[in-house]
Amino acid sequence: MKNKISMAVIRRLPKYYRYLKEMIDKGVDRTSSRELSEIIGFSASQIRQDFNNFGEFGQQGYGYNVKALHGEIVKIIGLDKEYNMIVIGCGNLARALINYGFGDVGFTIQALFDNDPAKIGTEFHGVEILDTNILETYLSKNDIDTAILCVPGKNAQGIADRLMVCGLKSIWNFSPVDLRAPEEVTVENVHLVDSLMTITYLINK
Amino acid sequence: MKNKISMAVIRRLPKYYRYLKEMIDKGVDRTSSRELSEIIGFSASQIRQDFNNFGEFGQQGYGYNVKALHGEIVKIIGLDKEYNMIVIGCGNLARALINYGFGDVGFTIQALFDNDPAKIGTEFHGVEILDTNILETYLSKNDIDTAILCVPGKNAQGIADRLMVCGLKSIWNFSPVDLRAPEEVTVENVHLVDSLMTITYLINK
DNA sequence: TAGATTGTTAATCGATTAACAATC
DNA sequence: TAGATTGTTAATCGATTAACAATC
Repeated sequence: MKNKISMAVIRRLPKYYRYLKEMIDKGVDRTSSRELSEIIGFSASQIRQDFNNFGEFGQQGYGYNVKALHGEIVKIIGLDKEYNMIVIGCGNLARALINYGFGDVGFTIQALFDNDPAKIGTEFHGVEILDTNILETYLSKNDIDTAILCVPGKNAQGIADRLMVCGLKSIWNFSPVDLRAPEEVTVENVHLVDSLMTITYLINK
Repeated sequence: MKNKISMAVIRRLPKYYRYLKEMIDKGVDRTSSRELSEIIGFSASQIRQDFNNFGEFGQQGYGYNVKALHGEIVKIIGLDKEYNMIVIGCGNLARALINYGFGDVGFTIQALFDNDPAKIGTEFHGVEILDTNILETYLSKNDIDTAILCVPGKNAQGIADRLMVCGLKSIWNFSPVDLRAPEEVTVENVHLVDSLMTITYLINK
């Protein structure tokens, strides 16, 4: 893998994965940057540039083997590995995410955390709900890759800080705030309200 | 409003809104691009460029009046208006969104649609669940701004096509597919699986 | 007025597109 | 081989940053 890959490229990887999977399911075993361009909507030039960030996956005059290319994308994204998650804040969104399944990404939700005594000790879809107080103890005993943050905005930074002190390296943030985190911690925001505001802006055009 | 505003600018608007609201709540009534830069994390130069896409909201030598600037952002985003939504596909995600509240955006969910006979005719949080079959009839009688699409990927394009035939101009898409839509239809995607794949990629760095 | 900060133009940077030699 | 398509370099485009005159 060469140098630094830009976020613009990284955010296109899931689309390559998705469309290549679709092609495999349809029994297509050969393609080209021109054909992919027509299907995905990126320019053929951009597609070749993107792939060449990671290696040489094609063959001049032939194009790409769909299965092989798909396999490379799987490895690049890291879909050949399993990951452990915890969810903090057991509201509606958390419940929806637990039922969501996460497509082909091998994530398992190991535990749920909440500070509501009525919830603590119960289970949701087979996942136990623990007291947020014991977060540090839990993290010291379990190997967790990512925390899904579904707490109110005012609590989000405090919880994030505690997670990072425990050495957690990635946070999937559904709280409506921007988290302060050092460079080496991955914070992926899903700002639903921001997304909705983009719609209202565009409606009024 | 000058010419064409880039999506990069549009996606920063909710952040301006959010931080300015916070400043109002704290009683701050004057600010500058330099101060906003420190709080939000965009460069002062970028902040001035962004605002000047929409007008002149500041005063040389003084800076910006927080309340006035906030009011301008409200108008630019369109938060001074009310919007009507419907939700199609009444699964966990739909239920989570109905309970979500949408912050300060004045959206009301008017109806839910599903094709499960067990759900049709019931209510969820005071919103009636209608048969997806009557979508066209419903849309002809009600003034709906946005449809929230929470159906399985394989059904998404079909439903989207029906919505667009009825003249719907914006779709908030939670289905894991890219919708084909003409230029004038706003499609805002929340691709949770893509977002999660971004995390797996970054974890493996 | 003097100091401060905007609005705006110019320079830079990075990402996308075009072109084409390499080569299957 | 001839045709096709990659990998990669060069050109273009757009967005961000720097600079500064205008002006409060």
